[in-house]
Amino acid sequence: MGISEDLKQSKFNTLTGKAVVNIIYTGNWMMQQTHDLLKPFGLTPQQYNVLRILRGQQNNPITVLGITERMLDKMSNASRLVDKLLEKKLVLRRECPQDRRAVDVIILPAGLTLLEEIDQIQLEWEKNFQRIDQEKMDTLNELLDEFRHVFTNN
Amino acid sequence: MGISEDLKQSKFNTLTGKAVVNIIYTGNWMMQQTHDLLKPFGLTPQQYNVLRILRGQQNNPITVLGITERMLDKMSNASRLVDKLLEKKLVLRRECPQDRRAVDVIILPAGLTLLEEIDQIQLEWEKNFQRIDQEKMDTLNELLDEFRHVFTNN
DNA sequence: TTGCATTTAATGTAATTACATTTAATTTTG
DNA sequence: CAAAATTAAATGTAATTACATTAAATGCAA
Repeated sequence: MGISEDLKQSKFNTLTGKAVVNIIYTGNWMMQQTHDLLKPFGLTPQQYNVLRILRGQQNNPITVLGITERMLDKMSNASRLVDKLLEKKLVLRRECPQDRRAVDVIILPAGLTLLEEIDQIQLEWEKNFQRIDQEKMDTLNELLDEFRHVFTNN
Repeated sequence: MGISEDLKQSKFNTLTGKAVVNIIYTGNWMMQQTHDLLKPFGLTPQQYNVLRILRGQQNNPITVLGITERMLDKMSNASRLVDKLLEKKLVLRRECPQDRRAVDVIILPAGLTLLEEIDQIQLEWEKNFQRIDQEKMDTLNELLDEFRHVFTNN
């Protein structure tokens, strides 16, 4: 019996306690799925996340701090993640003209191409979830948001 | 603008894609909350999780493999987590009589006492969520389960 | 019963993360 | 303006994780 069966059982004192564990467990599970999906492309989920943030900027440079603010996992070190992406020649790094402390990072065409490749696989994988109807999907998103918004600024 | 604002915006191609990111993000966020909560007690979330699994066994010993199966994060090394708990004298480790390959782990009274201390703080912290009504809590749990069950055995 | 495959836990190691510190640039303040 | 405080990024390091391998015990099949 694994955690999922544990989750089903009423060994939780409160529904909240169960939800807390369920959110962590499902988050880890999802991360693992993403990890497996990215493995053939030589990217970790954190590196992938940074690449997507850069793409989201639509050619506007973003600083390392900007990346940190948008990362799913604040604890990863954006500076070193960018190093890894540089090694792979997926991004460009240059001094920010407005503020010489800051460093602008821009995604390179090679990075965009790689993301497009991954998009294909990602969309294919997402089909696994198509039997969950859109209304439920929406509800889930709202509930997760509500959970975080219990504390300010999340 | 952080990820939460990003999540609110419609920069996602699909609701599913948004939900995937939301689940990972909220899972990380929740893990961070737990991390902060446990810090004063000198436990990592993974160590805490193992302790709770041991308590859940109600004095029946459980093997390292049994712990692994129940862990929220499969990637952590149960063997080394148990080492850490041993160092802190919160658990006992002994050869399993039925199978000499296996190692039984049992929580010590000191471990139970520590968990009880943490329970107090945990319950206090969970009050933050009390304004989310129980029905929503239930729905969230069901939706997360449904998400995972799209793949078998999760 | 011997040999082979499997299971269980531990361990070696490279990479990553957590956390503190450093360096350099900018902003604020007296 | 000069000094102090703050900010941005990089770096050092200890701990942890990821992944492969090892060692020992068990089960199974010939």
